[in-house]
Amino acid sequence: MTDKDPTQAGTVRLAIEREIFNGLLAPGDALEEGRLAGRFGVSRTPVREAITQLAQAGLVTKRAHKRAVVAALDPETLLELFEALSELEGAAAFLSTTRMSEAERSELLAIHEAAAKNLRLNGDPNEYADLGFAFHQRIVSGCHNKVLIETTEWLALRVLPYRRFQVVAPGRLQRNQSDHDDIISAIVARDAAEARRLMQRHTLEQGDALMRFIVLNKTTHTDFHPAALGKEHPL
Amino acid sequence: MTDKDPTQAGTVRLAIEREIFNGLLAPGDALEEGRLAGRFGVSRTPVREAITQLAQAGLVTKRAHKRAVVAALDPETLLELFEALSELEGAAAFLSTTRMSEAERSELLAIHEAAAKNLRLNGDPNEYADLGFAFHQRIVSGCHNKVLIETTEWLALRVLPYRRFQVVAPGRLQRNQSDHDDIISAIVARDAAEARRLMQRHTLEQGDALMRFIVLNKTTHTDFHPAALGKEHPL
DNA sequence: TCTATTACAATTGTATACACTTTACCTTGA
DNA sequence: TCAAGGTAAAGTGTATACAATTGTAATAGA
Repeated sequence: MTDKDPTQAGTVRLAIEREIFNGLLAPGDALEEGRLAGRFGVSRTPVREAITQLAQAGLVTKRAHKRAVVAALDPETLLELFEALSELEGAAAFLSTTRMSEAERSELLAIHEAAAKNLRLNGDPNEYADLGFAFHQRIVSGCHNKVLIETTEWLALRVLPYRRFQVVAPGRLQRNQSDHDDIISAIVARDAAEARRLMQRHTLEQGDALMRFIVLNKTTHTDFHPAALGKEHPL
Repeated sequence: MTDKDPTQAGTVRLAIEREIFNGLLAPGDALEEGRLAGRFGVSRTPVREAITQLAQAGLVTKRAHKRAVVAALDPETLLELFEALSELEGAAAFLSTTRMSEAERSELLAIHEAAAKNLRLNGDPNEYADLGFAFHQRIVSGCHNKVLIETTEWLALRVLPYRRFQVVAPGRLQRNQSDHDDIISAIVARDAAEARRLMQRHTLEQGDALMRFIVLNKTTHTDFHPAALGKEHPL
């Protein structure tokens, strides 16, 4: 999470992480220590440590004496991820409704307004996706519970490569924005229970929409590759 | 989590984990790679890998070029942990109410009955603590969402060394059991929303009770040591 | 032709050596 | 006596060498 890690292992870890998000490393791809060491110009030791960290974070899977591979999210796991995430984000929304400072609340509103404007003027969909991501993030961080924030971001990290592609589904943007509208209303009205309900349902629906999109664009394989779901997506 | 790791790094990791739970390694204690390597009869490499994993799991903290130390839970973090945990366990209870198989439900009831019997007959408090832990665990696993289960257990792991000591607080056992009674009732009645509410409140109260107990038995230091909170507690 | 066995290649797991950073102590000066 | 600086000791980060395990392919037998 924190990028303040001057050690090579940390650098390599971020690099691999980015390649996973870029699609350069696709789910199912093998992470061979020696080759990565050569590519990054370091020895196997920091690469190995980076892989260990990524494995612990759930982004890659690793068994003894087997090559580490980028974690392939089968549809079932993806659904489970969104279900768990919806609970955590709902809880965060509940707490944030009463705990956010005025500054945090107005920043959240500003982000929401910017997203609305982007949508009205048919702006860059990538920018809208970023704003949507910021929207979720502010609600999560507003709960002022570091453990809850960390845990939520930890799960969000795993669906991140997939989550962005919901925007391509037809009609999703409008629905997404109207969901955000309702959530904002509940927060402004200080209705914490309603904010939780709406936020949870919203995240769950995001997952469902993504699942539908994936099933429609399914290839022969049950697993899928985020880069195949859309075009470029800079981290 | 899984103990199927024949590699030395995995073995060392479990060993360190156990020493943390035993109190042999107290929060704040330094984990010096060389010394641990000597103690376990291996080289620094697997020890280092084990520490990396533990750091990623949150049980130890580690900064570049600084010695890794056993994570010391200050009261604030402990409260945050219980707050997050209460949300996750509440969510699990909600889902488990409708998703548990008949076998799972009857096993949960059996555990609950055993705990009631233990309490009626003034049985071993340690056994009661184990049954209470099993109670929570069955409710969590009953939700049939591997991601949610993993995440919940991940947080529960961090409070485990502290959680057991609630039983020593006066009157806690009866209150605990009555909470469990209510939760069971809601589950049997298939009232998922109520099960969630009760489970969440129950876990939150566990945290509060533990906090009160800690504050009463506080030493000069703000941080505290689980082994100092009670007598023996075999893993 | 197919299957099983065996040898070999490729890759991971571990040990050791070394470089760099941090910490602690000791010396020196006021 | 105390503060500041420097120097040595301790410990982490990384590279490299080697051992152990796994994947693969080739060969022998049916």
